[in-house]
Amino acid sequence: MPKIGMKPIRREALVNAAIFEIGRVGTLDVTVSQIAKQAGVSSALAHHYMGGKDEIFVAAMRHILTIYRLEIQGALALSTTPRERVEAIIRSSFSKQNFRPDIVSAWLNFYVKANASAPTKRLLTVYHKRILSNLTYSLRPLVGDNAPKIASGIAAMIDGFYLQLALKNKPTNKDTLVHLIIEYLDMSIERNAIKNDI
Amino acid sequence: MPKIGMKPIRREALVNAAIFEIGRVGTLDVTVSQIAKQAGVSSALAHHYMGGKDEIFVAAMRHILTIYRLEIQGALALSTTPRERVEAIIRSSFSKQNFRPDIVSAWLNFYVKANASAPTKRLLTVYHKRILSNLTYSLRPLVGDNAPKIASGIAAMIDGFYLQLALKNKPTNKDTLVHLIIEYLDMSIERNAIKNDI
Amino acid sequence: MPKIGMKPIRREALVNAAIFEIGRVGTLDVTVSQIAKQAGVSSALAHHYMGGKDEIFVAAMRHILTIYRLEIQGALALSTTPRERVEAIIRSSFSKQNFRPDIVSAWLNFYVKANASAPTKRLLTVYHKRILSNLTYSLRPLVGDNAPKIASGIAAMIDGFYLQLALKNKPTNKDTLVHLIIEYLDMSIERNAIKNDI
Amino acid sequence: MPKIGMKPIRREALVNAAIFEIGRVGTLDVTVSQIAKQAGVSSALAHHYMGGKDEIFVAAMRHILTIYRLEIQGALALSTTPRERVEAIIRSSFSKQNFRPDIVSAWLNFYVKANASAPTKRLLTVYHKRILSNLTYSLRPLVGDNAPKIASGIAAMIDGFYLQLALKNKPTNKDTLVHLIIEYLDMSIERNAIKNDI
DNA sequence: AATGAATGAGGATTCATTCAT
DNA sequence: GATGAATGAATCCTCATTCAT
Repeated sequence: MPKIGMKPIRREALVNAAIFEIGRVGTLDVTVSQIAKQAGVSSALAHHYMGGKDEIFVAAMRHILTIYRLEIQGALALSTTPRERVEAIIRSSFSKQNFRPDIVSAWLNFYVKANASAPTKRLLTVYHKRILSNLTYSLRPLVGDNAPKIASGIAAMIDGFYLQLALKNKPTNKDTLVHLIIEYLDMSIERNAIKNDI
Repeated sequence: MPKIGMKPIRREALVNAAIFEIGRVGTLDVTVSQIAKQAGVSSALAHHYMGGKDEIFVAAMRHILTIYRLEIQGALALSTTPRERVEAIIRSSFSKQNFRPDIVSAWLNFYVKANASAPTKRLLTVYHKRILSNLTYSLRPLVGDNAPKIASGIAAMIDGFYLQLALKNKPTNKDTLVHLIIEYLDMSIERNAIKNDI
Repeated sequence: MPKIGMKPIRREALVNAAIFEIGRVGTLDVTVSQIAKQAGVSSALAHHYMGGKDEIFVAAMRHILTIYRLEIQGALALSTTPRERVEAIIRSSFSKQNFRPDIVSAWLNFYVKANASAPTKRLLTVYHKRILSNLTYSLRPLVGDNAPKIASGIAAMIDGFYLQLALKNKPTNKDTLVHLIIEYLDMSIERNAIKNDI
Repeated sequence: MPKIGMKPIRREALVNAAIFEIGRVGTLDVTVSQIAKQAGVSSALAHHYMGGKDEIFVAAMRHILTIYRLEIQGALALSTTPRERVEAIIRSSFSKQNFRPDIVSAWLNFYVKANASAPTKRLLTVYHKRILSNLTYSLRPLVGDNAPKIASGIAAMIDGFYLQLALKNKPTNKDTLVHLIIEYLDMSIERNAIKNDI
């Protein structure tokens, strides 16, 4: 049984602390010291284990995306029909885990910052393509060749609601948002079905 | 001939420079010196006319919102039917002016930063409410009591596409996006119309 | 009748403004702009007429000393006996004019700053020597060879009270201070007279 | 052996450096960098340990006052009669420690600056009251109800001599000054004693 | 494994001063 | 005679990062 080093422990603590602090401040204007303190370690240690501020951010982004991915995968595993799969992706985006204010805040900050950070950009691009691909794949049996378009529309709605949430203080009802998107999905299926019939 | 004051000239130049620089860097991590240099003045002058970095940002945000508002107002003035009005708002959001990469980038950055800046938040909240109110008002004759919901969906799609655009380098075809949103609009009207019929 | 230029008018206004502002702030940390605004002119004009910030300060110091000197001269002119002359100097130091809070504040600031400003130092040294010389000259008939010592003591008391005044907010009763110094004078004369008798 | 913290060491060095630099320049127009360099550290470290420029100044003032207080306390401990106590206070004010040119310079600068700095003002007010209280208490057995007045006169003389010293380059003979003040004390006692006799 | 100590680099801001009009 | 316009030079302060222990 190999003795487990402190590295993974510290890294996890620091990543969580980073997300927490970004959520608290609402911005990426967070100092390494703040993050380290929140993680209960010295800033020197943060550098030691994470390499630097940018790496902390990338790790945090990666962490958020991983959570997201796992949650979607789990939901997909329980889905059988294409319709269920699409709904699973939508619902996962507003799951308890992904919907935490600090997660949303960090997410958006990284999203925007991606413009100026190559690694973050890569990460997000990969994630975005995967989501779109997942959506498109599941949508194709339902809407045929319109799948890419509608997948893009659903993704936009999800992102858009995230963005709006960052602006509001009052906790929004997730169900309302989910229903709205699913309505869009239903209408798209319906319209397409009709067209296909003809 | 009264000697014209430089203040408005400089302020405009600085605001434009700020937007340009934010777009160039992709982040609000822009120094006053960079903005000033881009505007062709010293950083001291930037402070003199703008008051400080935060004020520059707020002025830039205000500027963007004003452009937006004027463009929507202009488009609304040319619209007669409710349907046209809704479309006008959607199209305005992707007009040449509002769609400039640097504008979109600055916009998103401010959007996210609003979390940590009271004045920016106020500004955005006002703007957001106005758009929603406009949309809802025009939608009501078309979809009845579902107007708020659908307005919210349209707004989310607009914001979501903006967000996605920040991530892509390749120029996106605006028409595709506009069509997608209008399709959502059409489907919503259609479905609602059916319900009303019954 | 030569047309009088603006120079003396502006200079006087600026010097008064400088004293006022120093008194208001309590420190020499006053900007040229503040002084200029208080004088009702632009800061550029202040430089034009005064030459620079240091020159403004020197002129202000000179102004204060001139007021002081004139007041003492006037009081001395009305005095006939040595005793009266000494009292005149003491009283003049606490006259309405010299005792204005802003004057005292400016005075002390310059006094301390003299350490770092050659012109101010010269000015103060000259003034100080003159006061001491005046005091000593008038004291000699009263206390003989102890005149320099006692002159120095009286001067110290005057300066010391000024210093203390800068620290207090509540307006101090000048008479109390004057009496205290005159008491010192009286005792010195008395003691010396006795000694001389023997 | 616990690793000793650098904080107290650095703070002391910085406070001493501040006093030194103020004395050298003759003004509070000293940059943090100058002080830091004189202390042998970076300006960043100065901020780290002291908090900021104002805190440096307050700490320096506090340091000077502490030296002063301790010296007076020590001298008072060796005194038995009221007369000795008063003399002890006077002599302490001109002790080798308190009489260093840079100390005097810093002292005066703070004294004047107190007008514009609440913490400094508090500090000085407390100190001033203590000195006066000490003097008054010891004087009462000697001069009765005139104690407050005479205490105030002695304090003024001390402060006044300090002020004058800031203006002179040549080292002044402390003994002369001390004698002068003590003479004032003696005369006051004598006169009062006579009055009491009657 | 962990941290206190330390700093270089950089950024916002202020201000005396100059100049063209 | 007067000023708005403009800036270079400082200065305070912060922070990511390094290093010795």
